[in-house]
Amino acid sequence: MNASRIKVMLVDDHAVVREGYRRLIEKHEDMTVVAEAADGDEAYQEYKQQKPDVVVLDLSMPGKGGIEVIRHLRQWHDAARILVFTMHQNVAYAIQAFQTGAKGYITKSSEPEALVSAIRDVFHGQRAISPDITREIAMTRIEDEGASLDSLTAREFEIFRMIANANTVAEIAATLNLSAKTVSNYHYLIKSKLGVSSDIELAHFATRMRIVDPDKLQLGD
Amino acid sequence: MNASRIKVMLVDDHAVVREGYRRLIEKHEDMTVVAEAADGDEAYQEYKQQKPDVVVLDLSMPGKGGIEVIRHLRQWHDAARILVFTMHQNVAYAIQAFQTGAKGYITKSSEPEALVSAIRDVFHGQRAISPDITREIAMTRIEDEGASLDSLTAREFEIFRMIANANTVAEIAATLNLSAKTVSNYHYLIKSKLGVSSDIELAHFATRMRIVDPDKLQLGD
DNA sequence: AATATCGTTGGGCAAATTGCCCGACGTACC
DNA sequence: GGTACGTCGGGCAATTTGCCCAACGATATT
Repeated sequence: MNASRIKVMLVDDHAVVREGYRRLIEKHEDMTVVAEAADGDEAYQEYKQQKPDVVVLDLSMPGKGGIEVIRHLRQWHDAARILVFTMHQNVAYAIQAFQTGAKGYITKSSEPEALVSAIRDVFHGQRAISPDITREIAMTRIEDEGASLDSLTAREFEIFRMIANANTVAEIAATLNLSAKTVSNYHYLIKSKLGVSSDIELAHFATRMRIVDPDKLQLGD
Repeated sequence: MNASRIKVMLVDDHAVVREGYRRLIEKHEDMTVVAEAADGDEAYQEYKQQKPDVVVLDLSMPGKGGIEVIRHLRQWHDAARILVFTMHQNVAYAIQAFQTGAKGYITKSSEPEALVSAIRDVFHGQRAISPDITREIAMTRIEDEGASLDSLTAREFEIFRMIANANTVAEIAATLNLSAKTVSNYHYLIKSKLGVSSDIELAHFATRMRIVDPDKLQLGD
């Protein structure tokens, strides 16, 4: 059964920390650490050589950095399974990470075993999210912005999605068998309901709500 | 050897920040700060008087953008060596900056010493680029969507950025002291140049190029 | 020095879209 | 049977868009 161990790569800028994770992971016989990297470039190199099954990545620097690593890795191999393991309990980071293509997001304040099972989950193609993050996401969704999204009816939402994906009024009218005027009226109605005053804002909102096709928002894939 | 110290001018709208850089720079005996400026006009005045060897310029400034400042300075003295030092880890800004005539582009997340050696590089006529964006530049360049971004002039880019961040035509006209009609014409021109036909597509494009303020795209804080 | 090119700025004007009003129809709920 | 709500679209003024042109200055070319 050693032949099918999950191959893990660790990316963290502190060698000591990596050593700790390595210990933890290697205590489990269904996984093994095949590579380590201290930064994005190194991670990239190692990834190409070792082709790990799961990448455990620290988002050490505030702002960008870790996110770029995700993008970079997935650019080279878009099926890369990346598990973010970070101290940031910030929803925004989590959302960013997922949007960029991470498959999991676990905070360092979780139990050590949470990392282990998240690695298994991600390896099996499932998403893994820390409970503290899911709760936050749900909260943010329910209050404020998500609420205005819920105020859209099905029809409105449908049209909203098409508009947000850059379909023209004529196209929408054609596919939905509606008059252009109706679509136009919906367009206006949707903007009012969502509290935006321009198409640009509409697009930003849709991006936040992840209603826009991912391929419209990413360079590679 | 003091006679041949590199004369540096700092342009940043935050006095505290300038003070920090000044300290850093003056710790090195081969360089000295001979002038400071808080905005474009001031920078222009000071430059004429002090003729610094290297201008360290922050891109994000109130009113006119840093790009305009680069253009303005180089218009007066085209050998001006300008080093952009900014928090934007953004390819588009970098490309624009270089196109407009900057000699270096360093992000603020770099090591402090990176600024110092970039100043030396630029002084010696070499280019200086933060490693965190060289990779992205190469990518976006080759991805050749960036190419259409290159086709925008400084002014166009500036207006593009404002439009993409949901500023209204009236707001833009006001901040840039232009007629609404001019901004409107730019809006149209930009869309043609970028090959998009609606504001929604424009917003998506801007999002891809990471020209949109991150806070417009994230849920949490 | 004369000339061509390019970027910036804006006017003009027809065509399209928006903002906001309204009415009609169907369904569902009470 | 009444009220509410979602769907569908007309009307119309006000605004914006699409695309044209013109002037001016700075750059590049010859």
